[in-house]
Amino acid sequence: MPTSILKDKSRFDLNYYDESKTANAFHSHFEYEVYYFHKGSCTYLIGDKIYTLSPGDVILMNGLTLHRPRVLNKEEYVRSTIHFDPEFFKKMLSGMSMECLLQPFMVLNSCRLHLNAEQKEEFEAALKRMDEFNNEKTEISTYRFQLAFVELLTILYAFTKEAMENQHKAEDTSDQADHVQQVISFIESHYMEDLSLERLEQELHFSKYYLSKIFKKVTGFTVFHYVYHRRINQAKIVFLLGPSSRVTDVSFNVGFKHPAHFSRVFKKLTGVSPEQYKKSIYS
DNA sequence: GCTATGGGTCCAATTCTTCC
DNA sequence: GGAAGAATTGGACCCATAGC
Repeated sequence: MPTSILKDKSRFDLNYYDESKTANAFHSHFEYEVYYFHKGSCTYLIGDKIYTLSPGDVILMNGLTLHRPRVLNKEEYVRSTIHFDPEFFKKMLSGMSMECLLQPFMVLNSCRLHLNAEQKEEFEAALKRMDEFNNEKTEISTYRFQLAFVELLTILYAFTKEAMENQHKAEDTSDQADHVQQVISFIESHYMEDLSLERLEQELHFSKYYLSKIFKKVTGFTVFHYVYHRRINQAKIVFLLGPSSRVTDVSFNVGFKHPAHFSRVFKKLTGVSPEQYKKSIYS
């Protein structure tokens, strides 16, 4: 039974042992995220990385990086997620001289950790303890919930030192995933330019038919759906950081040739027009 | 690798917003 | 209220995708 109780929406959110099927949507947010994969079958895309998850995998994310799980409907999918405001915890941890606990999120940005049996047991116990405090609705339990999270960050800090040394062992090595990885890396560097399947074919030396098919197979997205999500996500970041940014300028800067097309895609993916989105941020 | 087709591209028209 | 510029929508054509 999943629980999702916010102690303070702007600071902290635990969603423990969630078995519900996800919408598989690409998204980003200002919070940092800890994602723990309990069981099932899932491929996770973060920025230009693709991870085929195994039970006991942890993903640490700077939420601004575009990310999404890819889950097949018939497959089991159980995970726990924690979203937290980095600024709030930076202040809190600096008071205890423990700011370094946020380093894995800043240094590694977005990464996957394979936990061994012992680490898995320790991590799951810490998660469970957080959930127990989360379910008690008292003032004291709120404090213990936050302290349990600090303990979890401490465990992750210890795990990531080893993970950084062994990072190269954790990469997905199947041929198709590797080829899609190359496509995504290329898109990450060139999404603001004029892209076509033919250009990808020339740059990466794969048939456009092959690229189109394996991309859909591995990511669940067509190549251009991915490009649009990447561009719109970038546009949202630009709007958030620059209140005076003009829709037309942003549309050209993120790679759209026509503001009209940008406007249409933006509305399709976010539900509101770029102008409405800007207003919603600063109203 | 080919091909039918649905969706993307892009120009033109319309609507909205801001400034005077 | 009118003008100018920005944003959005309409629609024809073209290309990327998915099925073979």
